[in-house]
Amino acid sequence: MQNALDILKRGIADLISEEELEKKLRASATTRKPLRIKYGADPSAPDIHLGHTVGLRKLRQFQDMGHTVVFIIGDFTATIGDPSGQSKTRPILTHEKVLENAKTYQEQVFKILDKDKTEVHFNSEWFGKMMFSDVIKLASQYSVARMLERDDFAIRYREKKTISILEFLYPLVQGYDSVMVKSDVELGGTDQTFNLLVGRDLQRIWNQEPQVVMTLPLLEGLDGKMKMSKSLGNAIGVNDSPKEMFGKIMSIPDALMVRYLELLTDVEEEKISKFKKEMEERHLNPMEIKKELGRKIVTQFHGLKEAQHSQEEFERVFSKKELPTEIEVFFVSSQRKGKDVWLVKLLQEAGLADSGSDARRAIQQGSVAINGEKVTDENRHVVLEKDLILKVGKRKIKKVEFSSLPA
RNA sequence: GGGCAGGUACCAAAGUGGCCAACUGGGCCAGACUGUAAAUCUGGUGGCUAUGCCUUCGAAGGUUCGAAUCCUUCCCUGCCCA
Repeated sequence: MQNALDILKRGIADLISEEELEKKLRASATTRKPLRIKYGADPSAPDIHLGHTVGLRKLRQFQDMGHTVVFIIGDFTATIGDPSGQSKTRPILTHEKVLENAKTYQEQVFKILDKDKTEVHFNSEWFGKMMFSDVIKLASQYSVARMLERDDFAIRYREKKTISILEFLYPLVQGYDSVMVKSDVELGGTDQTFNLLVGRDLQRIWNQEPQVVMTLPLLEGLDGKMKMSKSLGNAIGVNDSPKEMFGKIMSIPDALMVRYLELLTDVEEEKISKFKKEMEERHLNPMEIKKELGRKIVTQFHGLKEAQHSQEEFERVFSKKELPTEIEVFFVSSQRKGKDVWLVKLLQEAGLADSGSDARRAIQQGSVAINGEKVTDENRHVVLEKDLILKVGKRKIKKVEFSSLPA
C-alpha cells in the first residue's frame, strides 16, 4: 500500500488529502472494489498534447493498480460554449462536431489509457435531462464570494474584466459530474484545483464521500515559460509525426529537460538527479540527454524503430546539414515541365510562403535556397524540373515532382 | 433606466484631421552565433511583378480636397448611480 501511494505521489502538484487517498486505497484493497478515478475532457480541443499526457499517465498508474478510470467528455458544456464570447476557450460546438472530436480524443487517449479499465461518459447523459429548476437548485449551493476564490475569477474581477454568470456555472457543472459518476478521486491540472474542490463540496451535499483531489503540474511548452497549449503554439501533439516530435523535443530549453523526464517518462528519480548533476558539472553534453529524452518520448507513441529513425534524420538534417531522406513532394502538372516560373510565385504555390510579399521577404532575408544555392534576387526565375529542391528557412523543404493529372 | 470611460494589427498599447500600412513592447518568422539549444544581437511581420498602387483602426452612414482621428446612428465592454 505504501508502495502504491509512493508511485501515485510521484510528480504530482497537490493531493487533498493523502490520508483520504490512503484510506480509499485500503478500503478498495479489502473490498476488492476498484476506485473510480474521474478525469474530465474538453471536446472543443480534441488534439491532445504532451501536457495532457501528464495526467493520462497518472491515470494509467491507477489502472495498472486495478482501478477504473471514469473519463468524462464535456459534450453538454461544449454545445453551449460561451455565447457571450467572454471565454475564448469555449467556442460553441455543434453536436456532430462534439461527437467527432470525442472520437479523435478517444483514439489519442487510448494510446496511454487501458481501454478495458476505462468508462467513458458524456455529461449530456445527465445535464440533458435536467430541468431549469434543478439548475437553479444547483446554483443555490454556491455563493458568489466562494466563486471569487478561484484565482482567475478573482484576477479578472480585480482587473474589471467581464465574468459572465455562465462562467460561474461551469465549476458547478464540473462538480456535479463528480456527483453523477460517484468519483473517488478526481485528477486535473493545477488550474483545475478550484473546480475539483467544488466537486468535493457538492458530493458532500449529495451525501457522498467526497472525492480525493489530485492535481498535476501544468507542463511548460516548447518556450519553457507558458503552459503547453495548442493555441499558444508551443505544444507537442501526441499525433505529431515522429520526426516532428523528436525535433520539437530537441528545441526545448535545457532547463526544461529534467521536468520532461520527470513528468513524461518512467526514468527513475536517481537517474534523473544523476543527469542533472553531470550536466551542471559539464561532464556531459546536454544534447545527449535531450536526444535520449526525445527517443524515450517518441518511443511511447510511435515505437522504438521510429524513434531511432527520427533521431538519425535529425542528426542528418541539422547536425550534418544534409537533406532529409524523405522530402515532402510538391506536385506540379507535367505540362509545365521545363517551363520558366517566377520563384516568388512558385514558393507561394508550393505552400512555402503565405503570399507574394511573404516570399519576397524570405528571399530578401536570405532564407531561400534552390538546390542548395542561396537566392537573393527577388526576380529570380527557375525552370521547373524533377527533384528541384526548394528550401525556405531551416525546416521548410519541398521537392518538385510532376503529376500526370492536369492541375 | 441614467451618467462616465472605452473598442486600433496575433496580444498589449500609442496615435485624436494630411508627415499613418499606423510609435513601442510581447509573440511569431528569418539571419548571425550554437547543440535546430537557451540567452544575446540584427532584420522582418496587410496585399499587389511594387520607388507606386489597393484594402485596413467595433459596424453602417455623413462632413471634408483629405478621416484611425470630426458628426450621426447602431453594436459591444468596463465602472458608478438607480
